[in-house]
Amino acid sequence: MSPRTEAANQQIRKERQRNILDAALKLFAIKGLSATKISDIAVEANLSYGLIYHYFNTKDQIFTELVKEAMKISINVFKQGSKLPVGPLEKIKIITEKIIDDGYSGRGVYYFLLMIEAANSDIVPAEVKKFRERRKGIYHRLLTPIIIEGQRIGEIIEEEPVRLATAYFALIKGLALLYPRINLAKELPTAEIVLNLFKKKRD
Amino acid sequence: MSPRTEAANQQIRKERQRNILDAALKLFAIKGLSATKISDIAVEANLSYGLIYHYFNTKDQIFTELVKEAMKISINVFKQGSKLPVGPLEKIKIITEKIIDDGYSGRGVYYFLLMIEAANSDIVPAEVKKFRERRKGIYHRLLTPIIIEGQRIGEIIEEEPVRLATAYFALIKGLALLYPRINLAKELPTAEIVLNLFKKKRD
DNA sequence: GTCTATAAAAGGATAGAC
DNA sequence: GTCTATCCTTTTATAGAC
Repeated sequence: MSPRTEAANQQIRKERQRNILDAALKLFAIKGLSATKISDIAVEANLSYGLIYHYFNTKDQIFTELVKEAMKISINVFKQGSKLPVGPLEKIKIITEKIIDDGYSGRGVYYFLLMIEAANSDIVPAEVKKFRERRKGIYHRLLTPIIIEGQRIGEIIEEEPVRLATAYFALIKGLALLYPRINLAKELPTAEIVLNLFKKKRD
Repeated sequence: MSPRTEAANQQIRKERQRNILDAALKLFAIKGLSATKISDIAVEANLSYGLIYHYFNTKDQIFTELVKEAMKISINVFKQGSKLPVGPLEKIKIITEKIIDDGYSGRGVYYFLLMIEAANSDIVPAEVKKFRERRKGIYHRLLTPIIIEGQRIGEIIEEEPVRLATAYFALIKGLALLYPRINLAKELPTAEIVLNLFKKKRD
C-alpha cells in the first residue's frame, strides 16, 4: 500500500472538518450551545471524541465558525433578493420563499436556528458577540429600503418601516423555531400569508 | 427574642420559593435551561447556593414548576380573550395587545421565552415533555375557531386557518425572542401591524 | 489521521454547622 | 431558615498509542 499523498490528506482534513461542522450545526440548532456536548457531536458525526479536538480547539470555536457561515448565507439571501428587477413586494416574496423553501429545508433551517441562538443568547462566545455587534442592524438595513420603496409606490401598508421589518423578522424567526415541530404539509404558512403582513387592507 | 411562629415561617418559605422561581425564570428565559447554573440562580436571587436545594430538589424541578405556571397563564390569555363579546378580529387584537403590552413586560416576557424553550427544546425534563404532549395543539385549538368565525363574517382573509394560526404564533414567538434586544419605543410592532396578517387585502 | 485513556475543570447535589 | 464546605458526576480538554 502506497502512502497517502499530501493532496489526499488535505482532502480528508477538509471532509472531516465539514463532517464535524455539519454535525455540530444540527445539534447547536436543536439543543443550543450549552446543551450540546462534544461527545454528542462526535456521535452525530460518527467520529471519535478525540478527533474533534484534532480539528478544532474548543467547542466555542466550532460554534463561532458556524455562526460566521450562517450570517454570510442569510445576508446573501437578502442582498441577492434586493437586486432582482421586480417590485418591492415581489422581492420580499422571493426572499421569503427562498427562506421558507430552500433555506428552511436541509441545512438551511439549522443555519437559521443557529442564528437565533447567536443573535439572542447571552452565553455565546465573546467572538460571536463582537461579530454580532459589528453586523448589528444589518438585516434591518437590507429590508427597510425595500419596505419604503413599497410604500412609495403604494404596494405596502403605511406603517412605520422599522416596526414592519421587526414584525417580519419576528415571523421568520418564529417559523424557524416552529419548523422542526410542525406538520409542514398542513401547517407551514405560505409565503403568501407571510406577505399579507405588508399588504394594504381593504377599506 | 421570641421564636418565630409557624405562620411566620410559612410566610418566609413562600417568599423564598417565589424569590427562587423569579430568579430562575429570568435566567432560564434568557440563557436557557442548560446554560443556567444553580449558582447563577443563587446569585440572582441573593441567596446562598445551598438554600436553593433546601426549597427544590433539582434544577429540573424548578424548570418544570415554571413551565406549568407559564402555560397556565398563556392559555388563560387566550381563553379570556375568546369569551369577550366582540368580533373575531377584535378578540385577536385584544389577545395580542395583552401579550405585547402586559404579557411581554415585567415577568410576562420571561414566561413566554420560557414557553419557547419548553415547547421546542429536546433537552427539557421528561415531565415537561409529558406536560407538553398532553397540551399539544392547545393554542391552535383556541385560536382556530376565532379565525374561522372571522372568515365566516368576512373579517379575515381566506387562507387556511391552520396556516394562518401558525403564522400568528410564529410572529408572537419571534417577538418574544426579539423583545429583550430591540428598542421597544421605536421597533416593537404595534398590535395593528400584527393584526394586518389576518386582514383581507386589496386585489 | 484516528483512536482510547487520562487529567483537569465545572457544575449538580448533599452534609452538617450555625 | 440559612450558610459553607465537601462529594461526586459530567464534561471539557490533553496525551500518547496505533
